[in-house]
Amino acid sequence: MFYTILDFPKGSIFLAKSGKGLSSAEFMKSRRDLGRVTKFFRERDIPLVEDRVKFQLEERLFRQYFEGREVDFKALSLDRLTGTAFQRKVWLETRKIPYGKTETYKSLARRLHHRGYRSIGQALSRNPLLIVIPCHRVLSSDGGLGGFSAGLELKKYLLDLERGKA
DNA sequence: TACATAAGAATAG
DNA sequence: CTATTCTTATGTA
Repeated sequence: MFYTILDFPKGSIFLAKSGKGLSSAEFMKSRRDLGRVTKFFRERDIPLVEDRVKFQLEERLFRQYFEGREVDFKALSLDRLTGTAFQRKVWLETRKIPYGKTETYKSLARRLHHRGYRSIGQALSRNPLLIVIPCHRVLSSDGGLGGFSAGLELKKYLLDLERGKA
């Protein structure tokens, strides 16, 4: 498993990938959070090797994204090693939300023929691929932001970015 | 409008 | 089984 760290205006983002594709993209307020995000791998005795070269494509996409340009992360291949069947369904659906558009927990639920609105949010909160799976584009049905595991400020920042307001 | 409460589905402990 | 969660709908003032 390889990893690298990207910096952006609000903090850093930890990327990990296997030979198959990207498996994790976690937000870090600072590099001191590295211990937290690597815990998952250490617990499973999965060796982590820093290797920037393997992330050329990702680096470019993220850089463009933070410049405020429209980026389609669907080009990336993913290797999801966490998540239940339900969570994967939610993430897949979330991934279809196009740049700059937003959905609500409710509309997602309807698309999945599902009424457990909170479960949707819960599944999103376990999203291991921040930004690549745009969980920040999912809002409350009253227009509010809803929650965000990496911090609401970040959610707001990402939304502003996509609205061309950052 | 604002706040409390119930209903609802899935998951972690 | 219980508690918790990135929700929503309803009731009450």
